[in-house]
Amino acid sequence: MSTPHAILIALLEKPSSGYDLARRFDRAIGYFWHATHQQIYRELGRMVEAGWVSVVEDETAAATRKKVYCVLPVGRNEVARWARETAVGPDSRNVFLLKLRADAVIGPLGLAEELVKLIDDGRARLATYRAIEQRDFGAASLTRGQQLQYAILKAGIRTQEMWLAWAEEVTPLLDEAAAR
Amino acid sequence: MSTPHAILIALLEKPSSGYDLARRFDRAIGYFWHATHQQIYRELGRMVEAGWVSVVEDETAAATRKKVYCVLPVGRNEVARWARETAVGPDSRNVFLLKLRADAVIGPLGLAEELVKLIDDGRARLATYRAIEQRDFGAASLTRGQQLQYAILKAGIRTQEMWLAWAEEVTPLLDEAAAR
DNA sequence: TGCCGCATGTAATTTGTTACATGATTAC
DNA sequence: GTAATCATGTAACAAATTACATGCGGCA
Repeated sequence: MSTPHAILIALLEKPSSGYDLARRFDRAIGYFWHATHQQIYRELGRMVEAGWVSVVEDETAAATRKKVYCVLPVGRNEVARWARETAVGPDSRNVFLLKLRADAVIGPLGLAEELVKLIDDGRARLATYRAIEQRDFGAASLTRGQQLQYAILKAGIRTQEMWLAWAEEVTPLLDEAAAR
Repeated sequence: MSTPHAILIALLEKPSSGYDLARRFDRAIGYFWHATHQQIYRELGRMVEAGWVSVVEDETAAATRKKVYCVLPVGRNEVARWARETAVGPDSRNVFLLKLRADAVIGPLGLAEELVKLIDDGRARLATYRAIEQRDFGAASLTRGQQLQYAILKAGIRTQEMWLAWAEEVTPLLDEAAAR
């Protein structure tokens, strides 16, 4: 659902061709957001249609068919609008990291509120996990199956703890007052 | 791509109706694997067709239309086969957690090798992140944008560190010798 | 000249999502 | 009786994945 915005943000960071975008999504960007070249070309077409980005056929390298895409003000506003709407769903954290990138290029976008919400959700989930831990895995000896189930739960607990610590560290960066 | 297997595993843990599965995926399971009731009913239909699961129309509660699904040996073998094939892609870790659940119900499935591979990948990625950290964020003072980009990188670093520590802790549980 | 990397796309299939639809039982 | 929950599905649409397809330029 956020793929077009991921592309817009990548273009804001650096205007590129579809091919270059695909490579960037294969490298650094791909570590936390994924997009194939087919998705990229499709979305670029749509976004040109929608007037979010402009195309410039590159002539410098003569006779190459290279097209460089650049975000127009309308697209930029769309990114800002999207960043302000609160994400829900399983990968809302990855979406939030994407928004942070947008904030880094065209910020500040007022993401503090969403982060607070994510922190609250994370705390609640951690509490749930801890309750399950006490209820199901308090016994002295566990079977192999139980140990594995406990390991899965621990992955969840550690993820929450790590993420909460990170989020609390990031909070001051997004504070309205500090963002001046 | 792993949704049908996620459903199979949930059914191995406890035979259920489509409705019950949907609820389980909304609760505990949903914390790390997501599926809607439409997906569930679609996949259940396909898996009955494929002979992976059987349906029993529940008669106890008389005149309810409740159908209880149960994994057949063929489906069980399919889970084992799938668990042994190595996952690639962005959410291969969530897939691995899913496989751990399978191992907990019908194990041991020999997942040690895949975990080793995931650990190697994780270490390599962490090294990449650390290199970027040194190259781009070593400076004494960073702009707001740079601080945000650094925060994104840190989220990646912490995730890898947390996950590697967890994975090394889980390794002995999957060790072939210990799995007897 | 034959292969690799650049650069762009289309087509077919499979998944996932959203909306719609129905009927039975239970609790108030 | 009426609202909520149980229980099942279908239909339409959007998105992602996989495979196919083309053509240029450089270099060995």
